[in-house]
Amino acid sequence: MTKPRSRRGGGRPTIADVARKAGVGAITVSRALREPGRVSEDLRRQIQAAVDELGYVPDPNARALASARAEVFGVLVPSLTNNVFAEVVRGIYDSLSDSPFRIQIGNTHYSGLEEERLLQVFGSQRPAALIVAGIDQTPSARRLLENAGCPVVQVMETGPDPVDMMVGFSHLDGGRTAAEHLLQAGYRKIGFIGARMDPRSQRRLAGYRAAMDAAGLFDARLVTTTPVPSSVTLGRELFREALAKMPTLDGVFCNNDDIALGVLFECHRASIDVPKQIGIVGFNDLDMMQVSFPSITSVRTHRYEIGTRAVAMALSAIAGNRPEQRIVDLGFELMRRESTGR
Amino acid sequence: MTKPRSRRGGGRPTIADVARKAGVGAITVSRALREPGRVSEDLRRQIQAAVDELGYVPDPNARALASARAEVFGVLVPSLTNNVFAEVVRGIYDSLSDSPFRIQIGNTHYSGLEEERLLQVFGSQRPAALIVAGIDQTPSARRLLENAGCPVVQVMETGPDPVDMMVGFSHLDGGRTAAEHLLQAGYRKIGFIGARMDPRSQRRLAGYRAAMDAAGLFDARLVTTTPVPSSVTLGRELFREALAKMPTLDGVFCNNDDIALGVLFECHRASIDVPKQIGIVGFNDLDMMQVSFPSITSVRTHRYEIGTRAVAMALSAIAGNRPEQRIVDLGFELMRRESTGR
DNA sequence: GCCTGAGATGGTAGCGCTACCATTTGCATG
DNA sequence: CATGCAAATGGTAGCGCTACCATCTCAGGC
Repeated sequence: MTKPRSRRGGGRPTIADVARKAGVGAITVSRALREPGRVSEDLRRQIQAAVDELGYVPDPNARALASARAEVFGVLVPSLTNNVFAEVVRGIYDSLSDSPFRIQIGNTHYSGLEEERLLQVFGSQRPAALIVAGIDQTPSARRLLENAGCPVVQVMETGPDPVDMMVGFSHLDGGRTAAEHLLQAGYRKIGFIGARMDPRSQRRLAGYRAAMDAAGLFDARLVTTTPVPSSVTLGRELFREALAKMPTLDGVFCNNDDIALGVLFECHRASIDVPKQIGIVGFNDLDMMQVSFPSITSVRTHRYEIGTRAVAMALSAIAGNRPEQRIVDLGFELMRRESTGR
Repeated sequence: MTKPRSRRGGGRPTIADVARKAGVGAITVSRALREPGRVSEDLRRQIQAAVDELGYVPDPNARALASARAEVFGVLVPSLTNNVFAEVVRGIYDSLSDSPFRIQIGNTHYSGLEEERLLQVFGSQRPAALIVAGIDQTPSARRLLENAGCPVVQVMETGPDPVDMMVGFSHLDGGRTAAEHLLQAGYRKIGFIGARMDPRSQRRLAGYRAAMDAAGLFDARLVTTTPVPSSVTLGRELFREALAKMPTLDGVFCNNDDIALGVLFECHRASIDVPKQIGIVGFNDLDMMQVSFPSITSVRTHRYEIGTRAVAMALSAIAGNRPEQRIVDLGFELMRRESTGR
């Protein structure tokens, strides 16, 4: 009566059950599972047999409580449906699928406040690592990251002042490269069309502007943006708006590929010849860019690799290795296609 | 010396610190946080003040261990990048953002084995609820779901035999509706083009076949499928393959919208008139379908609502209410557009 | 004034695991 | 042959929280 056998636990086998069955101490079971090298092969086999027979699965909550460290990667992204972040997340998942680490994703909805709240929630679990999109955290979010007590990787962008580590590329350079390409292809009245306009889009715009300024061709009326979330439909609308403002437009650099596709469709509909009358450049290089008719020039970004690389860096830091590079620039690649082949 | 103050904890305030500061028992703090109604307003205020001052955040791991229940929703989807599942997941996130529940997503990669493994991992945490995509679990996965000891919602599809609850629609009816629409529009040599061909795609194919059989127009050479993951590029390739097999093809029902878009692009490229020479129907009705030129007829599915509804049902079950309906069919809607307007 | 019961609060005893510190053993060293 | 040391194993004491079961207070009924 003194031992009301598993009062709350629901009857699942515990480490003590395994230990009893294997005839060893509970600690040894724990060790056999976590650091097999430190347990003799004999016992290891015995313990494995007991684990298999009982169907024992360690309780991650108890483990986290006892070791003051959860085997969880916290991942913060601004959107779940944006293909760009989905690819990063996929890279993270694939890199972690054989590890004991679980993943917890937070959706910040592009909001600094929401990011702070999620960081608070994530932090309370003492995660093994944090991966966050972007480099423009609020001061308070930044403090939370600094005090998280675990490796932190900022992804998607590079910048001068990492919290801990960074993997990404320069959106400013990407934007400039896109605009310079249009310039070189002979376009002159080159517009910028952008939706959502998060900090990364802002920097692409800045890159576009730098190229246009250098060519002495910048005009504020060339820029058409909106904070509204991006979509193909919106691309079409923004393009019509841009054309209305500036009918002599002969090229557009789009914030992203959805917008670019919307522009292309509107050109079809309005019988505007691409690339003769209008040149189009997208950003990210989604699969469809190479198949569309005409195919669309785009700045290819390495989203999946950003995810895998971020995990590799975090894992290495968890293992106690200081990274050779704290800032990893994965770059981008301009994919020249029919849409700018004047 | 007997009490080495927070040896492992990392110095974060605990419930005991809050209790001390507020001059109450630890239990009362716990209650004030979880069931405010059961604590007098006076104490509640005092406790809140102590919580704020100390910056106390409850440890979810300790909570889960003590209560044998983690405030976690486990979500299992076959793909993270497929927009369809991303939308479902977004619905889940949005519905849960103001709740104490965290979300843990597992990516099964369309693999039953992987699904079993993840169910094992998720189950070990004693989640508050499980949401899984599809109804074709392996027997072993099904057993894990039945013994999970929490509400389970199968999403995306409806079927006769839920583990617990279901939210979705009939893919068979969706496929049949699409094919019947093409038939009614006057197309005769209607092909089916499908990538990935997961169980849901199989059922759409079955629906297509039922309609074609009923019209006496089915021919095995009309069907072109591949297990390869879907993409716009692949849509183009499969369409060329289909045309090569059956040059007199005058319509296609595509497995999904990416494939449909690939078909459309190839038609542009090969100067095949849509809808005159070829009618196209997609599935899911992504945003771009209504903007493309010509716009593409598609079967609209309510993905976001599937997510929100699944959460609502799970939450209600957690609260102890038996659901009125265990199986919720959210249906679909055929969006007639230019691509079938012969 | 006593009893009853509901509401508010607290103490104790774990939840299942691991950090920390023994203890034991075997074997090379002097 | 004592000594030292590493490798293997185990015991104890929590980790921070909540379930369970008191205890206490106070209103209302007799």
